[in-house]
Amino acid sequence: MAGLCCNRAMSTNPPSPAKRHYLQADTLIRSTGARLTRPRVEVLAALLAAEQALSHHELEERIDRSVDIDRVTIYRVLDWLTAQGLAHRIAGDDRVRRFNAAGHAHEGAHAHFQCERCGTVLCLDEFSADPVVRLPRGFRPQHYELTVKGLCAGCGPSRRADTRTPAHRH
Amino acid sequence: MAGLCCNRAMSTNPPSPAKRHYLQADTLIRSTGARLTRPRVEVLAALLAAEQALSHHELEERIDRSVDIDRVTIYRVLDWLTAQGLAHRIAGDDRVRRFNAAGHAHEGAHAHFQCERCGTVLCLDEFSADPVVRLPRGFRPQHYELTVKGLCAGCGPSRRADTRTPAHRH
DNA sequence: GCCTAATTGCAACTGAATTGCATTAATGGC
DNA sequence: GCCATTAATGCAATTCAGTTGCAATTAGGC
Ligand SMILES: [Mn+2]
Ligand SMILES: [Mn+2]
Ligand SMILES: [Zn+2]
Ligand SMILES: [Zn+2]
Repeated sequence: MAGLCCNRAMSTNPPSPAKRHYLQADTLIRSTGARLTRPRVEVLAALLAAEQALSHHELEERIDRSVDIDRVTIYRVLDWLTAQGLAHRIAGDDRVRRFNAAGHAHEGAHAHFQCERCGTVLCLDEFSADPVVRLPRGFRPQHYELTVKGLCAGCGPSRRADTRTPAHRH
Repeated sequence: MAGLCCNRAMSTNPPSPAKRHYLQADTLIRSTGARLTRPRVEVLAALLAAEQALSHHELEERIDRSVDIDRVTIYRVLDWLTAQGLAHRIAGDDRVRRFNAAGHAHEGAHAHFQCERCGTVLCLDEFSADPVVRLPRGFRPQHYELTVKGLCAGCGPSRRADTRTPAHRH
């Protein structure tokens, strides 16, 4: 069977929406020159498909159970993707790291939303103006990150307070 | 002996620079209406005296060894100070939480510097303009935080790379 | 197909922070 | 000043995200 990649059959037909992110992941990983492996493809495809930043746990949930990738491998793949610039990492107030596929330019300045209730993180990308802040002598700024904190749609004040716990993840 | 407070003698003379933060801590803690305890005073005084945000470890180092406050108590005092609005918490990329005395107004917008090498966190406070970012429907912004990431004076490129490790703290 | 270095899996470990519960001590009333 | 009340602390055990060491596997070049 020709067109095999990481044990997944590659069709020459237009990719279904579900498969598009796998093809995109393949391409991005190949572009680094490093090895194309199943865990890398699965993790990156999951990030590409996600509409929000994903934690390690959320990735474990979303990756096809039939694949059964080790937790440590997921951590290592995430580190690798971040080092390659294919993903970026957001440190949450809950001490959990969440990851986004870095499809768009993230140099200089970048913005995220963080829900203070459930921890949801969204990439906003609508932030440009190099902010003017005065740093002490010898300090070198490299990137600027704007974090908007508040309540996400699922945690807003219109919802009954006790129907959602801080442990809730969307 | 009159004028005792938490086992520390209170002088009526102008306070020495070293004692000023203790007096200020006393006042701030009393203003909450809760109990004035030695751990609360020690932790808040250390935060008030610090020129940068302090981690739990850094607080343990700075608190008078003769006092010997339990680690858990420090964690609980920090939570309490934060809940009272007397301190605020910054989540670092290294998954360590650092704390600032919240002397100045922190409502709405706030800025920090984070050294990507050693983790040092500085409160900048020079950030006001409510930034314009578009949020998805139903998302409610509450605070804005600008994080400037880069290298601190101690970690700058002029320093030999191997003289400072990421574990180093200022 | 074979070789080899890169990658993965597994188990043990780390380090920050939290929890449960018994003990201590700050404060208000006497 | 003393006592009672109950908030706060101390201590041990635990949780939880993430890391490390090392042996086993495998992607990709030949
Ligand atoms: Mn982002
Ligand atoms: Mn601050
Ligand atoms: Zn939420
Ligand atoms: Zn530094």
